[in-house]
Amino acid sequence: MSADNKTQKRLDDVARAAWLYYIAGKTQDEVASELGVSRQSAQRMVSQAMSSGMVKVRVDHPISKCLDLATALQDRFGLEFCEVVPFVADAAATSTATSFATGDVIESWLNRPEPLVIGLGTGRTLRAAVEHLPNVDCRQHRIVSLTGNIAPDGSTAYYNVLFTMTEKVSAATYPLPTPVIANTVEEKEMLLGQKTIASTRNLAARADVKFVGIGAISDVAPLRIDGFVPLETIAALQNKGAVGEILGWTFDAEGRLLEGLTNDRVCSTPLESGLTIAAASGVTKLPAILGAIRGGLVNGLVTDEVTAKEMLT
Amino acid sequence: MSADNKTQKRLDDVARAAWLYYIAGKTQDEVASELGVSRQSAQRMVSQAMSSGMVKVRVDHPISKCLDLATALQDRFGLEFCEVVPFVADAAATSTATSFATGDVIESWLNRPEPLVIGLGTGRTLRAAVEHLPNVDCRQHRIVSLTGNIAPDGSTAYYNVLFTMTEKVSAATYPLPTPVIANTVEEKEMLLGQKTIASTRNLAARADVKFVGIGAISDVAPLRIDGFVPLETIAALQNKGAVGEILGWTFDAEGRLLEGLTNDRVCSTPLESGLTIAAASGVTKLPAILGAIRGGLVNGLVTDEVTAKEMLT
DNA sequence: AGGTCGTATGAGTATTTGCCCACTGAAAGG
DNA sequence: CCTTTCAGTGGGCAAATACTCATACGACCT
Repeated sequence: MSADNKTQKRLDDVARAAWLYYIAGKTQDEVASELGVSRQSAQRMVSQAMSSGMVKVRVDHPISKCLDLATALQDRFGLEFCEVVPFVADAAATSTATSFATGDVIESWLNRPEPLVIGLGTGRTLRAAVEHLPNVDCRQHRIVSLTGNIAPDGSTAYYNVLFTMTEKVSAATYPLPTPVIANTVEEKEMLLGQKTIASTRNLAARADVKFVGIGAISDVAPLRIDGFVPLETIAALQNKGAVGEILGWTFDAEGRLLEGLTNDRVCSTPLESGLTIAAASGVTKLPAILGAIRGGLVNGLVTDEVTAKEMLT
Repeated sequence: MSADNKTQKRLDDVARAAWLYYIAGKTQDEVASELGVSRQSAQRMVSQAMSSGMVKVRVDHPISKCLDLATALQDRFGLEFCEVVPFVADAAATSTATSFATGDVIESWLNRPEPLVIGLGTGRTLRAAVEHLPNVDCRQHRIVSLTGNIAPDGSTAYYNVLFTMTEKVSAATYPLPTPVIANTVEEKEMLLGQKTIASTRNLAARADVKFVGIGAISDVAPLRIDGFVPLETIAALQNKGAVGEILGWTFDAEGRLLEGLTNDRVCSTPLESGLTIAAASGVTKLPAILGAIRGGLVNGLVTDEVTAKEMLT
């Protein structure tokens, strides 16, 4: 109670400081004296507000080059949705930028008044996107995980995006309590036969929009790093032409799902239908992105300027 | 054509600069080298992006709306001070919250190091505000009652805020040993002619800041409930257009003090000058609040979110 | 062509901000 | 009750940013 009040008061002050600084345009000195604290504390509050995602900054001017690229990609690949973020010198920043843009896209969907079913995949880009979401009240929607949330070691997968989402957004969420890839086909069948799991997957199949990441297939693929598949399987996949992976589903350069290997054991939602928006940046993911689009696995894309350019050549 | 292209290019660069700076979190130095311009130019671009409204910042917290409302009220009504409290749960809780906020404002004045004369009115909101004050040592200030402390039955008025204040704060306090409204004009003249009363009223007139409540004029007005005026006088006041009351001074929707009735017998400090902060919440007080502000009776306000919104419509 | 005006640019400077460190006061634990 | 610990605070300093001013470039007019 007292602790809650205190935390609440603290948050109020943080928001107040952020408002005075960012909206009213006061200096931190002025903010400090208005709030009756030292300038250092004001600085801390402002930076806390920023890092906690309470402050959202948006540049509201489409850079024509990026717009052109986005349109070109839509035309060339028949995408229903495409957004290209400006190029930033280093790869890490570009990835962050893509996340922010993806976050904005997700937010715009959350702000729609009509009730929607929103599907969420996993991946670092997506996770960062969701982390930067503001707190949104959107009880009209249902948010469903498109893939399992159990890590190979049995723990709840850290980067499962749905839980991060739950912290930010007041909507009903539906996790999928399965591994991403079951150990055997039988295990998969058994899991998918369970009522709650089946109904969650049904819901996911009906999603109005799905957000997914795209992973490359390589020695440093997230799928391997996070322990979902061993190194030799990666090699086997590569031998069969695998270039990328979405929700655990591996596919080749033409976007054909590979049969006879891990895909038989993947517990995730199928990819066939509806608006599926992929967030992926970086030229290392190029073959994966191209494959996913060619095969119709995704029909929406958020990427960066450099990758977009490469895609068009 | 060429000019258009150039403007477009310029805007693109500005957007890109803003994007790199605000979203990607680069320094202006990095932005400059990435765009191949000087640091100063980068700074200009960023600031242009901001001032042209290309960059939108928003603080995602309930308090943000309240601060927006507060500045809107200040602008619209020319207030020198305004604070808006977030709406919480129900009307009663909101009223409490307003009291707390008023308490905070009073406290911030008490904490000032320079010696001040602080005027205090009466009212339930103000009383609750003072009750929640912590113990403060502020011998540098003088706290003076703006209105009489004698109830109609001759006892010391229970809700006179000054005495509550005295228990909390170690400062010199100056009560006004008169009724709020004298029985006759002659009685008032007699009382105000007394030396100590006159000097206290002089002190009150010089107050650096005054805190007052605003009462509505109705059958359930505090002024009547507490026995200061009988029901038929309330009716008479309403007939003459009275909508509210501050320190016993009744006024109409334009904030004009009503002549010929109770105001001739009010012993309180006149309202004409200095910073006068009113604490008032609840839509039932809306006409009273608006009148008081329009007539310049108060130039500061602490209110709640709902009332503030109504005031702006 | 030459002059003039307006705007953009770069240098220098004042202000603001971010971060490190030592300190305080309150809560937790012995 | 005393000690320990730790989050929060303020001072100080270096980096980053905003602002001012003199200059340069170019468009437009004479």
